[in-house]
Amino acid sequence: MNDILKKKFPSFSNALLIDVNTNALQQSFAAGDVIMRTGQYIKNTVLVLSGKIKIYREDEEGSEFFMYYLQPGQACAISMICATKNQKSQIMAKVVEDVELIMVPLQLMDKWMMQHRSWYEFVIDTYRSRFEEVLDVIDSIAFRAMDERLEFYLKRHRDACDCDDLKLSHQEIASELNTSREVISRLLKKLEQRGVLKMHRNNIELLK
Amino acid sequence: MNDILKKKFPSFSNALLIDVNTNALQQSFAAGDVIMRTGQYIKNTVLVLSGKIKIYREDEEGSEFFMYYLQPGQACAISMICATKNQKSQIMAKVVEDVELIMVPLQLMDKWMMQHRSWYEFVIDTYRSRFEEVLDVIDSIAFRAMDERLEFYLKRHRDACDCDDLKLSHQEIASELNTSREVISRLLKKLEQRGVLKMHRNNIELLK
DNA sequence: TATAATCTGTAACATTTATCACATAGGAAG
DNA sequence: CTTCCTATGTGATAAATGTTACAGATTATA
Repeated sequence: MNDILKKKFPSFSNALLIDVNTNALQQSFAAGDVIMRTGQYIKNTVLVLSGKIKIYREDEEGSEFFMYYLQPGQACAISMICATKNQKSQIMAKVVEDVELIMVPLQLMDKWMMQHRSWYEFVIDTYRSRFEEVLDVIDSIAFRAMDERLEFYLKRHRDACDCDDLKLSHQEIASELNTSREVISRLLKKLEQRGVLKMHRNNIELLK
Repeated sequence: MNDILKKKFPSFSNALLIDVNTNALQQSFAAGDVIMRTGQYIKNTVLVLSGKIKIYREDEEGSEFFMYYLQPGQACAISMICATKNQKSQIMAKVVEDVELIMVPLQLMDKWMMQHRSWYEFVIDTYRSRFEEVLDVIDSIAFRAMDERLEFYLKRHRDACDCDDLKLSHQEIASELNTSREVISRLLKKLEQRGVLKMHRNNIELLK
C-alpha cells in the first residue's frame, strides 16, 4: 500500500505515511456500488487511491443531483466534516470506476490534525478546493440556463475522465442535472449542430 | 473587547481569548458597506461580534445571488479557506446591519490551529456548518421551483432577523434569487392568498 | 432468430419563468 | 400641495422547460 499511497498523496510526510499504513484500512468497491448514503452515519474519512466516485445530493423523491467527482489523491470533504462531529452524511457517493479506498477512522482524522502538519494542510486544502467546486456548482444553477449548465456538466466529465468520449446516456445526464431526458436530447442536438460534440449511442464525443 | 468576545464566542479558551485580544484588530462597518469583493485578496479571517452581514455569489454581469447570513458569534468560512492559501475571495460580503468585526491575520489563523484546541474546533465547526448551509442552498435551486425557493428565502431571513417583519422590497428579493421583480410580486401574491404572509410597502409580514 | 429492454427522436401541449409595457400608489423633497 | 422617485400590480407575450405520447433504432437476451 505504501508505494501507491506515497505516489497519490505526495504531500504526506513520511511520518504520516507510516501512520496511515499502520492505522487505516484499505477497502475496495466495484463500479455501481453506493458507498455512502444520505442520512447514514459516517465513521471514516475516505481517501481515494484509485478509481472514480461521483458525489450526489439527493432530494426526498430520490432525485440525484450531481455535485462533483472524487478522484485518486483526493479525499471526501464531506466525510471529513461529518466525521469530526459524528454527523449524518449529507450526500450520496456512487462508484463509477472500481475504487481502492483508504478509510481513516474519525478519531485519527482528528488526532493527526495536531500531529502531522502535512495532514492538516491536506485537510484544509481539501475543504478549500471542495468549497470552491461547490460554489462553481451554485454559479451554474443560480445564474445559468440549462444549455450552459449542460456544457458545464459535460466539461467536468471530460476533465474527470480525461478523454473526449463520455459514456453517458441522455437519461443519465438528465437525472444528474435534475431535468428531463427530452430537454437534454434537444439541447444536445443544438450542441451537435453548433459543432461542439457528436452524439452516438451511450456516448457523446466532445469536439471542442 | 474581552467581555463581548467571550460572550459571543463562548467556546474559546481563555488562552485563545487572550491571544485574540492581543493580536487581532477590531473594525467597524456601517450598513450598506461592502467589506469583501469577489476577486479581492483576503488577508484576514473575519469574526463577527455584532451586526449582520450577507454573503453573495456574483456573476460576470454583476448579479448578486444570496448565499447566507453571517451573524454574531460566527466566522466567515470562505475567508478562512482563502486566507489559508492567500487566495482571492470567491464571494461578496455586504453589511446589512452595522457590524463590529475582529480581523484575524491569516498567519495567526493558521498558527492557532496548532496551539488552541478550541480554535481548531471552532474552525472545523465553521467549515461544517457553512458547508451544510451551502448544500441546502444547492438543494433549493437544484430541486425546487421559484415558489418554494422564495419560501425558503423568506424563512432564512426570518431566522436571521428573528422577527416576522422582513424589510425587503420585491426587487431586492428578485435580485438575490436571480429572477425578475414581476415573478416575485406574483409569487408573493399567491403566498398572501394562501395566508402565508401579508404584503406591505418595503415590508413583508410572515404569518406562519 | 425472436423477443424484450434500452436508448434516442420528435411532435404536441402545459407550465413556469422572463420580458415588456404601462398603470397606480405611497412616500420624499421641494 | 405639487413633483418626483420608488415600489407595486397586472396584462400581454415570448422563451424555456416539463410532460405525455409514441415511433424507430440498437443492443441484450432468451
